[in-house]
Amino acid sequence: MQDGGANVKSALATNDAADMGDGASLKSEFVAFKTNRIVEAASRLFYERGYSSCTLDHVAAELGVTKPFLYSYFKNKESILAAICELGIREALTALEQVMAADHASHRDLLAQVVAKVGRIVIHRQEYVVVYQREMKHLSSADSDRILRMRASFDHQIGNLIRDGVNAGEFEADVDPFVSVWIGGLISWIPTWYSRKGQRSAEEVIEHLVQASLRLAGAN
Amino acid sequence: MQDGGANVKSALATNDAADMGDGASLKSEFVAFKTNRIVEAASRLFYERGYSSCTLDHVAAELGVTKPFLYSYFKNKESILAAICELGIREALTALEQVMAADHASHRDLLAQVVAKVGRIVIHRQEYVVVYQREMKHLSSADSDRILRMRASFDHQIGNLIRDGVNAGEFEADVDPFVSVWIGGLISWIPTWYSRKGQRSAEEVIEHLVQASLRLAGAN
DNA sequence: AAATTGATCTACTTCCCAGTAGTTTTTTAG
DNA sequence: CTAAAAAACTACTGGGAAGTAGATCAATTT
Repeated sequence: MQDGGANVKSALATNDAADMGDGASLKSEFVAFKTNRIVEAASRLFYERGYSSCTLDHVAAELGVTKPFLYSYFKNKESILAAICELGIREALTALEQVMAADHASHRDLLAQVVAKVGRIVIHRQEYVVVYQREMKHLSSADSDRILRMRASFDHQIGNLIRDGVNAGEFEADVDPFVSVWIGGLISWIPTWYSRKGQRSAEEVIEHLVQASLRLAGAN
Repeated sequence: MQDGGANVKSALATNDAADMGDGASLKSEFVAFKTNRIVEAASRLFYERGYSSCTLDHVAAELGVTKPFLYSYFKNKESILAAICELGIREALTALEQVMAADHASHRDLLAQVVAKVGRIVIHRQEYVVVYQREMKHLSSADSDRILRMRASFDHQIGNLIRDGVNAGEFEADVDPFVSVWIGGLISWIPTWYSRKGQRSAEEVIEHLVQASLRLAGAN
């Protein structure tokens, strides 16, 4: 971890004023920081090479450490994958719930905001989302159940949002709550074609995504 | 290949009237048949376990044969993957071109037909499509280039179709040809959530897909 | 400064799997 | 029915990767 020390310092710099001489919390922050770095590197490499073809030696090399280092922060390879999958979906779910809880002018507006916010996360966490979609089947059933429940909650809430909008007369009456599946599809599809180096900016894509979602919901 | 013999007979039964004593063509049909069976079994297993985690011994066992059997029909593991990827995309591309070549009442109608036809293929060949999406990165660059070219042609033709429809005034003027990407997304997303055992029938899903695509194109 | 503790590394073991060499079985032809 | 050819199999090699045991190094304490 050649530059790891420097990064640790800067990453923790914002917090050290709050440090009350209790070494335990500082230490757990160090652990969290390293855990994070492992997840980041692993998600990039799992994304590029696929989970099964990516070795832990690759991940370790990417971080400038060795394999046993990883094993002192994760039980095994699968638990790194679980961390990646969970992080992506948890962030999206949190965003959804934040938007849902806040005030909103209309169901149409609510849908637009949710889709835009989740879309931004999906673009930002591209690698996480793709790895999640591709590699879920390699999770243990405990991890897989937990993560699937989060995903189901997400879909369910979008479905409710559509239904409420239809009932409120804001979306076309012939729209099935099933369109939530299609909207989920639009969102999930982004990371497979969007490239940070491509012609379209992230915000441009989000704009199109929101338009497309509103069209699907019959809210134009 | 316990039941292989029986299947060979029935599969070729429709053809043997056309057999003109030339053993060579019969033999090549046998080869094609076995090649097909390998691709089918492999696509199912690659779909369930992932390409890298699925061994050729698994594939062989599924067919009731041994690994060297596979190597007399395919050069290596990667070429089986290439066959799977190519089959799915080629079928979709052929369907697209058929519909495009035929008469059609309107661009709206043409779009509906293309989407329905390709959607049916995607549902029918679920495993192929998912394996293609997930495992493309494991192809050699020769295979990958060839298949990407087919895919690009597909997207390009859908884009043209949208543009023509907009120019003809059948789709809303503010629709960007970019929606072809979203429509492609809807189609590609199906196999990740559609289940043959689920509540929705394939034709029901196709119906929804066509509706959604027309909405995206602003053709309602 | 010496000793203790904790973090990380070196150097394995063990298993698995793609691909192959050479043998056996089955089919075809004479 | 026998010999040649084709098809499929048995049994292996070689390399690679997950996970581990024990050594080394650095920090902290006394």
